[in-house]
Amino acid sequence: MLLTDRQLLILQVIVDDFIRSAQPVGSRSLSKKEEISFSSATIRNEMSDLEDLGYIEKTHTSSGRVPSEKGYRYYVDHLLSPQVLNQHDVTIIQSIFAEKIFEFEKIIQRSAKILSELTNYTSIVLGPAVSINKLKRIQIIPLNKETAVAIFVTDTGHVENRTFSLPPSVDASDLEKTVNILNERLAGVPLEDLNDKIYKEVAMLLRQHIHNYDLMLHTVADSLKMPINEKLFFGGKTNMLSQPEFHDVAKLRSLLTLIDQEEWIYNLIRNDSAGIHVKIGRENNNSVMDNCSLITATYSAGVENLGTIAILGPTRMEYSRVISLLQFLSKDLTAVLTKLYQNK
Amino acid sequence: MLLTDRQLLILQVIVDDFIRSAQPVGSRSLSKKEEISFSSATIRNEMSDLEDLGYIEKTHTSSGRVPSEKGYRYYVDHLLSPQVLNQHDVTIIQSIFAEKIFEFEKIIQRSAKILSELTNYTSIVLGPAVSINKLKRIQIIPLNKETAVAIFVTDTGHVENRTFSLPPSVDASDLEKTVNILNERLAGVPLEDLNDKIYKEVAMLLRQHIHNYDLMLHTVADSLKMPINEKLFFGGKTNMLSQPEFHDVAKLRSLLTLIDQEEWIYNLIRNDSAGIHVKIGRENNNSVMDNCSLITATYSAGVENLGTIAILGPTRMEYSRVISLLQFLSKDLTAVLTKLYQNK
DNA sequence: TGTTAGCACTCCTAGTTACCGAGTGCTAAT
DNA sequence: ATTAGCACTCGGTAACTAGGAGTGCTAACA
Repeated sequence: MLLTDRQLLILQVIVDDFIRSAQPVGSRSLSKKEEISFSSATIRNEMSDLEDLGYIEKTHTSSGRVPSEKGYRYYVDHLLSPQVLNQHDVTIIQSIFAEKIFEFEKIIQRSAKILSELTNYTSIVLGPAVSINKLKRIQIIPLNKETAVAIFVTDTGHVENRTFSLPPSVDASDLEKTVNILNERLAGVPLEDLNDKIYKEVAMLLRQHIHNYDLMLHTVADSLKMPINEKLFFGGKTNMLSQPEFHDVAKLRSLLTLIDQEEWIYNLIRNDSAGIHVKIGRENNNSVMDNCSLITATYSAGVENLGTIAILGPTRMEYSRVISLLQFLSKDLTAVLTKLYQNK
Repeated sequence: MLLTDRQLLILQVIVDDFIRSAQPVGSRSLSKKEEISFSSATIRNEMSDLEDLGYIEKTHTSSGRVPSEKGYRYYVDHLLSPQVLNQHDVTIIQSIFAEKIFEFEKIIQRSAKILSELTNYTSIVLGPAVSINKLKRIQIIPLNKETAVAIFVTDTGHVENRTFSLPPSVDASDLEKTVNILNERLAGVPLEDLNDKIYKEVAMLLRQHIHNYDLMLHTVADSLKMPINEKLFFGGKTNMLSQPEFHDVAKLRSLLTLIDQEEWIYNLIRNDSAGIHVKIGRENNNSVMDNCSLITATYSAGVENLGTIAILGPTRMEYSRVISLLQFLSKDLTAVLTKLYQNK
């Protein structure tokens, strides 16, 4: 069943007003709005219909109306007018990229911070996937007789390191030979494929040159097993405290506890498909998130999807503004990254 | 003016009871305790005296008594019976060190987590000072024509890295020579002294061997300027939410916001002197912390003070237990670190 | 002189009542 | 189809009322 233009208008104004005020919207206060030219009685009739259709709800028998999840969904899908960012926001976002960029993590971290400051919601940024970066160089540096640290540098300048036990029989020249072989064979290989390649291609070579090669091999390969997890960055974790829907300490507690579970957040925002996604309330499949919406956007380098930026707020969220901000930031991040990765 | 034994007993029982129940303590409920053998009237008289002396307070005219900051202070300084940790706590703390230790950061992180779980307060751990670690090896790895990444490995296996712009005139052999000279001259030098040493001892050598040595020099030295800050680790940031004194969202907000300001926390817990320190309420010099106490302990390697572990909770904190836990953990951390650093 | 029983008084808390106002649904008039 | 009018609902606030836990003081007691 299709909504009439007037119903659309009323739904839009209700959502807008409730997003602004956090108060249930009544027919009389609606009728006073500029954009509305009909009486409160008419509005009451329309609201009654909208309620029957499930787009709005009452908090109690004689209260004003509040958007339902279905209402928000419709609002996001059909009523959102693409908003142009004001110059102030644009300037602030661009300030993220002002300095010369060497460490991409810094950029990501700053993005999270600024995003949360601009929106007053909680921002979550999933750092670029390191595991698809290609190996530039391996170094193994012995610390003492028993331990050494292996250092992996990617073509993007990211550095991973692992400390491991040296097999007792290995001497300095063995190490050097191993490192040479590894560099020769593994340069340009994505980190996620290293383990595979080591066993398939490097093992044989090592056997020819190194005494006790298998211990060495396993040790190095093992040190790579530890997953190279993308890092999560947060901004404004405490912003939720200023949202009236979280004045209840119990709710607050469960939400903040959830946010602290990185694994869960990781699965939540790790989006398969590119672009902007809006998940409203129960669409997040967790009762703690019932009053929350999550908006995610992806950023990439060239065609390769690299990471996600997300905003977590109450369902009563400024969807239009947040979407614009995410779109803009995602575009900028992609531009910077594409340039960075092209440079190799 | 000295307190009588009976006053001490009463003060102690009041603090103990209030720490447990968070409710003002009345004379009648006190008189029912085992350890107390005199009537409620007597207790009322004594309490009145204790109040005059400033050790306890009323929340309103006819309420029970609550310890004042002065009361807590006296309790901590004189009435605390050194508590023996139960086996359960000991086991859990020791589990931190169960795995083989390569990355000390992991240990620190786990310590923070477990400490907050054992206490239900917020734990803060200041990671070991990296800047006093000695340089084991420098590596410089060019990423492309314009940029390279410098990697600094310490004798403890810690890895720092900095990306920087390559001066246009530098070629591969220059880089190699530079790295060799740096390693030759700087191995064993604490990170915090590197910058100094580079200008004092390495500059001249570089001049002899490298074309355009000064650009190279400045670039490498600059990349070291970025301060190597000790990292802060937190555990149980949300534990405050379950404390009844923070059922007020406004207070909660200001406290959590404060906790998120790393710079401030850094100064708060960065203790000059070794050992356990207890700061109660206003002793922390911040109105947001008026209802909070902070207990800090230091850990070290050999004689060298390395870092701090701290517990932040309400003034109504289980001082005895927390102090025991911190003492125990601090001792263990010190033992592990001392061994680790001895090993070179 | 130190201790205790007794008692009047204070003040918080929880429950009750009353009332106001914003809002609704329905009906009848336009 | 729209709107004015009206009765009704219900949440929120304020005012009031016990009940109870606690205090301070006084007077009796060991």
